[in-house]
Amino acid sequence: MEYRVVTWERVLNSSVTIRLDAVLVAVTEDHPRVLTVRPKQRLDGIPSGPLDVERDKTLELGLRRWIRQQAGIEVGYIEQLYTFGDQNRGIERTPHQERIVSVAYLGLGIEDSPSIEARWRDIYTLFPWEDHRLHRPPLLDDLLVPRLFAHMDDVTWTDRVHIAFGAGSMQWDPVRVLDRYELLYQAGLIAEAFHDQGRTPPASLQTGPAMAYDHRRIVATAIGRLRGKLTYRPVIFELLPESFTLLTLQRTVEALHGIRLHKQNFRRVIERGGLVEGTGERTATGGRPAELFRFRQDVLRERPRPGVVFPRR
Amino acid sequence: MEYRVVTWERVLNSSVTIRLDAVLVAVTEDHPRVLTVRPKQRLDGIPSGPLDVERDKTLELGLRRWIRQQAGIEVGYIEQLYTFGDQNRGIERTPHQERIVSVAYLGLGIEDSPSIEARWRDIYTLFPWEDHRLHRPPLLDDLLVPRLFAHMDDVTWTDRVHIAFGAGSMQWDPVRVLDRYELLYQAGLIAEAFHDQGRTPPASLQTGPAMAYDHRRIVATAIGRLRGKLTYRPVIFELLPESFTLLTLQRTVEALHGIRLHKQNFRRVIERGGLVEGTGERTATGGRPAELFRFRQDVLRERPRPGVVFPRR
DNA sequence: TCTCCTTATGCTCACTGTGAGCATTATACG
DNA sequence: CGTATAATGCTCACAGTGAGCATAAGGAGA
Repeated sequence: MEYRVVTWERVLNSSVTIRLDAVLVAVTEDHPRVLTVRPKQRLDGIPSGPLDVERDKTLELGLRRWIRQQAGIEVGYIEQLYTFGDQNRGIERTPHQERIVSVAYLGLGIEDSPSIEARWRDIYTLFPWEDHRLHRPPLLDDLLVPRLFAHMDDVTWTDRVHIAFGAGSMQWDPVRVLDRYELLYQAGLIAEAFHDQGRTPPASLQTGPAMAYDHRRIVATAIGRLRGKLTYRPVIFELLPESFTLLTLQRTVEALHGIRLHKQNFRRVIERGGLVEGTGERTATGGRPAELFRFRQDVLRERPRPGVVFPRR
Repeated sequence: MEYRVVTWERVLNSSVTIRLDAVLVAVTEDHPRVLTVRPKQRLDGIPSGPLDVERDKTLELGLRRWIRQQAGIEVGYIEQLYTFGDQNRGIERTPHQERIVSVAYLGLGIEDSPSIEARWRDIYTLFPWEDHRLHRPPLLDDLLVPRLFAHMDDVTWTDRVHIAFGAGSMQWDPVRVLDRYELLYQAGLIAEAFHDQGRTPPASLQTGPAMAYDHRRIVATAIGRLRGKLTYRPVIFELLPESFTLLTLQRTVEALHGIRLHKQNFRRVIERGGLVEGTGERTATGGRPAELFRFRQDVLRERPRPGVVFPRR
């Protein structure tokens, strides 16, 4: 840390501290995971640290530095997610501290053993209402949706709940992760909503453990963005090894979207879409051996928006 | 401006100045426009100013404040676009000035007479290679693409040019506005590329006038984002009056995408998609009177991603 | 009033993509 | 040699889409 002698310092009131936050996602054995760190006995958070104005030439380089320092891993794919700059974001500041603006990034990779302070956490532990692979979580209609409706009787609110949670005639839309988190937060059904008011959340909440600051909101933003992006960019392959079976590919997509897909149709779309090419090799597991595939780079030269399926229902 | 007495100031080297940039888009008589301001005799830029840490509760409110101050208008729809934080962004700073991080936003509205310092500029004057409504601009294949190829003979580079500019077997993809701008910039075909090196751009460049700083890059980002978003969110209606004919709607979409659409099919998609509802009224212009339509809010409750068409070719 | 011009609207047809299933084929394991 | 477990092939119905042809309804002028 650097100190400097100043006598009259002109205090620009546009001066803030930039923080860089990283939502790192991996999928291991059908479990989507996010990397968390726990500095100083606090709640789990995502890797995060201030921009080093002198050394970090770009925000992304600064972010990679923090990820290296806090989790001891290197990430390949990184994209900018969103910049959070609201004054009130559940970040307690001492009076003379600068205002904080956080630039959040989404990173994708294969799970790697991180340093001791970091760990991979299951995304659906943090968002139990998001996993619809087996079935729509009973939690939703038994507890959350009724409580959401009870929270407010306004038409706009009711509409928003319907749309976000696929209630009534609306379909469940995997992409609306942030909408759902926000509504639950506003209805006081998320632990952070209590923390932010200095209160203790009741044990009856079944909406997953709190994360530090607004990190769970940032993760929600990331998951929503990722689910959307899968449909028009071949980012899924950032989460897979060099070669993989089509079932592995499918399970990875399903894990992220939180829904099940029709196997044969999935294969058809992937193969006919030219997203993959066979390696000739095949696996020897469970039943009939499966062919191993690899991502086909050429697809980028053929189709404008290559991605994996997004079923309507 | 505020001054404060300090003796030993701990200089956090994560302290930056946040700037808020606004790309405001409107479509008037089939011309997509962006609002520019020209402070202090410099080049045209977009509305922009520092975050007021004390007063601006959120970044968006700060942005609206600057738009009001610099252009004298109020904007309805605003969404965050991207945060630009690279150290080298063509923003000259005096040695003791803080590093600048710009959070850019995209705003949509109907053209309104702005204050005297501001004016609406045609987007295709700034990006002459982007308007394919009449035909693919000859500029592209006569001048730009050959020069791009001449600039570097690397496979990766050639591929990028093909993909971005729809050369060879690739289709023109309206969304890749930023890719194209970046490639042209890197190949030294954009006036800003010269300015950033302290040189004067040759008059032979036909790639539109320079804007201040990296504002043209930010506008490019905005146009690309907007073109993409049109396909899955009904944002087009932010650019239209309460009621409109289907042809006006189509022309507005075409103006933004920079391509022509098949009229009957466009109508079919819009109407059958439930995006609009007739008002019963009809216009009396040119030929047969057209029915006036309005945006149908209910579509949000019916379809997960309602947007206007995006033709493959 | 009739004709031409212009834009709105209707409708058809071929083809592609997608949702759902049924059927068949390889291997591993008892 | 069965049986369980996956992988693969294939079909069918139907919804969307790209392209056009055809018709309708006003205004402007001859």
